[in-house]
Amino acid sequence: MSRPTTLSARAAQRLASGPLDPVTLMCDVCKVDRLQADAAERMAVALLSSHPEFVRLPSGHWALAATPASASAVSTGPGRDDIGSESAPSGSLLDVNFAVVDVETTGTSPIAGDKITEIAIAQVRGGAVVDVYAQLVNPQRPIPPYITQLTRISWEMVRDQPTFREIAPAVVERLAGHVFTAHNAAFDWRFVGEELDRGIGHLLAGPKLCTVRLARVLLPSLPRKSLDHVTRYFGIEIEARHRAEGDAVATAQALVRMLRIAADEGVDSWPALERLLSTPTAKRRLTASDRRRRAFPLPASEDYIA
DNA sequence: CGAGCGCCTCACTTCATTCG
DNA sequence: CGAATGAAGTGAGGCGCTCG
Repeated sequence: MSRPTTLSARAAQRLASGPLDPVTLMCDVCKVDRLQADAAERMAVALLSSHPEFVRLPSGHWALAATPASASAVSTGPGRDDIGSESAPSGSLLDVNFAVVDVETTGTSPIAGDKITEIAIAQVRGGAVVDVYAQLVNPQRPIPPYITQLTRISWEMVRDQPTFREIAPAVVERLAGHVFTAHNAAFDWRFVGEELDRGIGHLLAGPKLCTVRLARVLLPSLPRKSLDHVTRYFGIEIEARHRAEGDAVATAQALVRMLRIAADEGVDSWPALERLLSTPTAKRRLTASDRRRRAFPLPASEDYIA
């Protein structure tokens, strides 16, 4: 039996015999004698929460997921509520609820203190945009001039607007039961997740869809996958570029078009879409082993007699 | 048994791309 | 411009096989 060589594989092996508390688990995984509880908690979340094979139990212990679907309801914070879709969507893609999110911010790093200045959520269902929510947000900090130049959002515009904490319930309501979708989803996810956690103690959870990744798989001929290029490819006009509502609606329309392309290729359910997105993109180049195999190919298996 | 070789996996690095 | 992320390249090391 081979030894697991990655930290997550080591965690999986340890959890095979049953659930463990974060301190015990992370001490074993990291091969250290002791860890502070909060440090172990953060390490476990960082290491395991993105892997569907792990779940965090209400008791705070970590365990192996019974099924892949159950992992999407994983709770990643102690004693806090999760939002987002409660489980992996099933059935036809037409029945899946997508919440296409776009945020404008004061910078690029929520950890460094950058905040949301505007958020828009376009809800998509049945191949159509069914609702759009847009709200300017008081970031409670100055907006750098180059950001105002880019987004045309000034301090005067947001000064009298609600803070994110005040609009958080409305955001939660619109994200619940939906697949969090965005162009370069990790960016918007980070900001919304950080603001919800900081504001009302909610942790963002559930399925997530990145339309950049979708474009990489479905539109390999497109030289760049920026929102400008993708929307231009589909002939979608962005009413107000670099404003949350304009970008969210345009992204939602691009999503609908890409879902149709996916459907034409036989991708008609959320699990099928996840499988499609897990396949290597066309741009993937050959590994060293691949190159060697190409240089000295084996005969096709049908023709090869040992 | 040990050297040599080829194959494979994994960790790390580099680069491209996205966002504001 | 900077931050973050993912894809791809690279090299080290493990493993199994063959042969002397």
